[in-house]
Amino acid sequence: MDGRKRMLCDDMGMIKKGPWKAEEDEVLINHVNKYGPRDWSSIRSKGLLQRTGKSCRLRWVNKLRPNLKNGVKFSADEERTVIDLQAQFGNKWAKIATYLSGRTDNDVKNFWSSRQKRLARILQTSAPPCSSKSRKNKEIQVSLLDGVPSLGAPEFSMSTEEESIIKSQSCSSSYIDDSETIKMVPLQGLMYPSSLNFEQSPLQLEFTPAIDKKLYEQQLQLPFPQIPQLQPDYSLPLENQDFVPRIGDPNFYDVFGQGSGSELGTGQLPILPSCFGPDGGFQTACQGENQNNVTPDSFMDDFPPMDIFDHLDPLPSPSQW
DNA sequence: AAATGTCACAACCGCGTCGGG
DNA sequence: ACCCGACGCGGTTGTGACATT
Repeated sequence: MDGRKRMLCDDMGMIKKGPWKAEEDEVLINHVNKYGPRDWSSIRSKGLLQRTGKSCRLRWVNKLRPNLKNGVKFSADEERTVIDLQAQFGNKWAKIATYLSGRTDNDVKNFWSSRQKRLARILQTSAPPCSSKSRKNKEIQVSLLDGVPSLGAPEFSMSTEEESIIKSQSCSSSYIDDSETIKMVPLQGLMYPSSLNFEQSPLQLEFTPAIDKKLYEQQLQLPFPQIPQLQPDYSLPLENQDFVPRIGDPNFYDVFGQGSGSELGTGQLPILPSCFGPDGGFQTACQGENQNNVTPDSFMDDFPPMDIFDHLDPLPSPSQW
């Protein structure tokens, strides 16, 4: 459907839809100035606007309300907050928005969905065509991963058929074909860049704030099994912990190339590094069980439950601002 | 320069909740 | 207790701008 056609009035009901004009905004603002942000329906009943109360409310909340950060991109702090809170509350955008001054639920929602799409695309383009069912598999893999960062987000569900497809696939997360070298990102490495155990890595990778492209590609070539073997122990040798981007560090996302336009840029770390403590250090609670034989399946099984976020510092409530 | 892809944003829709009559 | 309108929320879609090929 052409959205722009919706801007025409609903002929019979004379309900106007579509983009707002400056005059309409003005009328709405005047109304709010007089009566406050309520009685949205009366705007139409009084004949002030041919918009539904719902539409008026939305316009006010999302665009006209004072102190909105319209047209301002999410800062790294805001991104981090959204990611933290999304993990905590799930898709409670209105709730999350209350923690971000000047942001609306719509803003947060849009930010998150863009981010999800971006991640999905990254993972999709890097997924291997393991079989003739590759397309379907890609979708499964993407949705599987989509479920990971969200945690509280829509539950991941898979048909038994899809499940069996995944299980029957013995694809490693990395493979090489004739034309392109890199096909799939080691999932742990992408989601938990810090979980790469550099000490044991055959490549002796250095983790530098601006990931060298070549180096990054080398990381991608690590066959999947290598990563799980290394990652269950989230602790790093002390000397390597310095490489760990800290969740509280303003440059946390910069580590992955924020602003560089790289695929791992702004806020694209797909998941809150759940083993970071409030101070950015690792939580030993994440260690222990399931240290062996991590497969893509068991990875999902092993994925920390929601309550792992309990250790997060309580964020200031809006009333504290 | 044109075609295509991606992103951010605005707006609508459907559904659930709440409160007043 | 029930109905109904108002409101709030989350999901979805469409569009324009910009980037890339």
